[in-house]
Amino acid sequence: MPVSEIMSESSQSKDPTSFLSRRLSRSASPCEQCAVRAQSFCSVLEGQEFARLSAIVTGRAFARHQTIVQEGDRADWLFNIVAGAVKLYRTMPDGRVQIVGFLSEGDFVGIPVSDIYALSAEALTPVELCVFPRRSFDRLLAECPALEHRLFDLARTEVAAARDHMLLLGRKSARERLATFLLNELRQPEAIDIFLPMSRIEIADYLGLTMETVSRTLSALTRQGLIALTGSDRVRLMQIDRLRALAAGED
Amino acid sequence: MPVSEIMSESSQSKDPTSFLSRRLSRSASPCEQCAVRAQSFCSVLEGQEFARLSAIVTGRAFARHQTIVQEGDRADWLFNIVAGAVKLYRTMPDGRVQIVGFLSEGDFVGIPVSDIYALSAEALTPVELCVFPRRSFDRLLAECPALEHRLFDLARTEVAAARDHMLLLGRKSARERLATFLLNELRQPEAIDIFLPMSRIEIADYLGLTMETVSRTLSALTRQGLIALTGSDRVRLMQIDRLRALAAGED
DNA sequence: CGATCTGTTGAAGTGAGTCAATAGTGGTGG
DNA sequence: CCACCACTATTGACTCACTTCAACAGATCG
Repeated sequence: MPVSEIMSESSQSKDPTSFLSRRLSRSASPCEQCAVRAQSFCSVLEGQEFARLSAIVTGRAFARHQTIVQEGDRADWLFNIVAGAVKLYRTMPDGRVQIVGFLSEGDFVGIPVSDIYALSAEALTPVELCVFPRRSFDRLLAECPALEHRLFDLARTEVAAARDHMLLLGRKSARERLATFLLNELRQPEAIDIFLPMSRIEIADYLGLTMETVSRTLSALTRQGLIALTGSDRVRLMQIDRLRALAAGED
Repeated sequence: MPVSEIMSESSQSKDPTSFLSRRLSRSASPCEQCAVRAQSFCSVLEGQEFARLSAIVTGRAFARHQTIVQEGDRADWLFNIVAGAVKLYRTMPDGRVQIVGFLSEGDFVGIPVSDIYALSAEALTPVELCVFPRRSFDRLLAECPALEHRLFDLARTEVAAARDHMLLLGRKSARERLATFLLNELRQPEAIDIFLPMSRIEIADYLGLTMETVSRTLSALTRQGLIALTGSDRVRLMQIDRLRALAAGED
């Protein structure tokens, strides 16, 4: 079954309970032994409020390339990523795509703006999600300042990240975009190895480039010894300082 | 006195009480008769809390081209725009600029992310601001869920706007960028006339283009009858539907 | 009424895009 | 286990939208 069919099927079903996503069996209090709780928004909740969140959550799994939500659909569900990686993107009628972010374990999808999703979300890898019904979540949010405080914090961080990305898209060269991207993908500050769960096209759609330019630029950076490609989805940063300078536009 | 000098002076003084900004004399309760209160975040406050906000606010005026805050400075002040227009921007070491937003009456500057401003702000026109000391404001915020709720709302709206702008910067042509920009500058949905308080360079720095491309593209849109330039800072949208199609990429 | 800034227009250059061929890569079934 | 297939990534040749460099025109203001 080609991906396009999966996607069109998914676009028809507005509900994440669709046959495409697998409901995960969980205990009555699934949140208590959650592996990503510590790094997720839900860690601000305790006691009663935590119990309320646990009560409305459902676990759900998506396969690689499955659409989780589609822009334009009714925003009835909110998500938290338990495992895997997700892309968030906007599309244009002629097929142009702008990916606005990649998310992974512990990230919250859908600080809601309106009743309609402004973005699509798709699984880059097999993904496990916590799903919250919008209504119940909003009710909890209204009664729980600590939760709102935490989401406000997340929203501010997202605004800052979005503005950094605007600078990248508006003013950086392809080399600078790739350097910035690779440095951002470093999770631990000490690491030098990166795993890229996304394809070249997805990197291109994130950086406002084409697949070919991404590939050529990575090859050039390799030739110049700044990085090493240790597999098509693995990169080692060989000269972090020069990459930092490049990313900042000092080169 | 050239602009560059004003800016470098301003960058030395981290405090908006600097000689460059004029302190506005105000009554003991300046907020009560505020013209922009209805459209500002402060409208959510009442009674006691409103009084507390009034107590910490100071009025301040900036001339055209004055720097209000500079990225990298300590984020000790928050602002609300009472009159005039402001640009928010990020810069690169070699002088490249990306404007991330234009703000006007009623807009709040500085949903704070860290202790350091991530952006610079400069007056496009003569500007009057409410200035709040960060500490006092944060204290009020911590004790007033309604305020936080409102700012959360603003932050969410900003995230959505930022993502729209990423699509523009990453994937739209110069024509599409200008069409999108002009439609966004329409304040009332029924209007067709736009006043642009910013220069061609500033439009370019917002849209990720050069001044020349902005000028040429506006000329082309005029030649094609989509807009009319009724002064270098005034535009009339002659064919809104075609502009909308263009902005959406359906053309 | 010149000086200065901002905006427009023209000509030439270029970084990234497009189109196309080739080379890896991973999954599947014989 | 390998051979094939389908897909993804790389590389090359060429094109083009936007930039750069430069001249000119209009506005604004002492």
